Amino acid sequence: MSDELSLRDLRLQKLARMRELGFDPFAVERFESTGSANDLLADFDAKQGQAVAFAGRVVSHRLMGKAGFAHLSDGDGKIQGYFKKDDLGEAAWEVYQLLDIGDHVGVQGELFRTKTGEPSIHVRTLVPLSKALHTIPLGKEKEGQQWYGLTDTEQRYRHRNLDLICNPEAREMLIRRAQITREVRNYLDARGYLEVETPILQIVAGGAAARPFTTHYNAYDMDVKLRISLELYLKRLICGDIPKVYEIGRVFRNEGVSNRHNPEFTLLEFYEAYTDLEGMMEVVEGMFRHVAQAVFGTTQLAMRDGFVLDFSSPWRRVDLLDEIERLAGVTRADLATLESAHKALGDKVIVNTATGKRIVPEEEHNLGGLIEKLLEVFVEPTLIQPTFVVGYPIETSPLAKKDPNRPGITRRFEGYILGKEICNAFSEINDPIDQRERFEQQLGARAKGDDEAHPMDEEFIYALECGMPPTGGCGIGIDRMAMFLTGAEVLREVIFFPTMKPESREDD
RNA sequence: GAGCCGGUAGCUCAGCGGUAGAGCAACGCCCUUUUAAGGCGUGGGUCCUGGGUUCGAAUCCCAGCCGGCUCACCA
Repeated sequence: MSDELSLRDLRLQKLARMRELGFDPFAVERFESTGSANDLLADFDAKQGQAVAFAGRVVSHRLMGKAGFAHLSDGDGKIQGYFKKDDLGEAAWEVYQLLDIGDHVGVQGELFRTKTGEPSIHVRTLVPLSKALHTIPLGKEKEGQQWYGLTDTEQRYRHRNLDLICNPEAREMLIRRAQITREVRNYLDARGYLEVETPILQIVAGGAAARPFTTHYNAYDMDVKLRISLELYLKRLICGDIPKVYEIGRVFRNEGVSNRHNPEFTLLEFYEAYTDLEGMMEVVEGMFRHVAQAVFGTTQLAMRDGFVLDFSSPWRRVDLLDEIERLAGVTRADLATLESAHKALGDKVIVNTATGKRIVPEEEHNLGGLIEKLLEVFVEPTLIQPTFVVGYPIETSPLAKKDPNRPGITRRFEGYILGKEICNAFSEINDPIDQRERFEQQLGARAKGDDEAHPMDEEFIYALECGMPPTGGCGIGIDRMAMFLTGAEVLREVIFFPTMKPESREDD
């Protein structure tokens, strides 16, 4: 028998004793507080003597003979209760003694200050509202400094409820993320975009270069895929003359996890008819400015080490091939064809000495991929303040309009913050003939073994053939957006339940 | 997928060849305004799993599982 089991048994015994005393925590359905802990504490001296009710979780418990204290937390704030045997009566006093850190209770009493001046509730009535059967690893704290607590990253992610109870930063992150998505919606709604929902189960999972998850639909006895993007269905709505649409939804990519990747993540995509990639840039700039201002009260966000992430002005705009020439020394002429590029780069591994990132030119078998690799290794690390990189190669952009003035280049940009991609946008292809050719090129790549190449989607082509206006579209990873704006170091801090392998449990 | 680091009490950690420790939490007693409450006492561990080396393994070796970091791939 493990120790945890005996601690749990002990708490079950306390629960049973509470029930014997006529206080069944789990029988209570409702308890109304006069206000939040912070409400009660505000302008406290004016309210001394006032009768109040308050419910919260027990986060400290100090028994001293025939009286005692406990701090009750509502998550946002906490207030101390003073419990005295004479005031509570025998049964409720025993209930107080049976309380553990982690239990929920409701109290009624008057506001007063203790001898040491702490605003407290002089409790007359105690109502247990839940019993915690496990130890809550809440550290003790003094003057804002915390001792112990839950710090093991694995446990924090596996038991996020404990993380939220024990670590105020985790709670802060959750709230900030919610505020960020709310303000994204507010911004787009105010601009006349319609929020929609499109299928997650799809026959053809397209709109991005990624491997999908596959599952089985019993009723039709067919395999279906989980979506990897929102793009194609949203554009079918544009084809239905819904001129401004967006969706914030979960997409799934069958790939590894890292500091900046999770196999399921939240994607925002928005599409607007009769505009182009420049129009999308303005929307993106405005969105970040609005969200930063609304959530953080400033468009100049202080990051660690005194760095300020600045959304107050238009984002820097650079051309992809210009930047590669400037930072990697590879010219546009070099990048005219795959052969000329290989000739220019040679067969040696090229290392960016500043970052340690490297390219193996001979491993890149198409020009677009090679160009994007050069971007990643030499350009990305320089894109710290918000920057739009314009002009992506056609091979890796099967849904973006061709640039009429630049063969091989599309009307596409990506936005970067802190050296990482944050959005991807373009003037959408609305020529069904062009779109079919692009898909066919992708099928060619797929035949050569590229299992992330885009599949053919006849339904989508059919919608284009019925007519789609010129359209600008953009995708933004909401998790990354939350990460950048909050200054979180890893994506899993803003994904509350990151994908993890199961932990084998012996006590099942 | 590769490399490096880690997994010891409920939590945070120490121990790194001689048979398991601390603080907090827990349990008992004392204490009717404390606040990292205090005092006295007590219990609690397949040292991630499975092999191996050794008289002896938490400790050394091998394999595996889970996690973290870096890299690869992608948003």
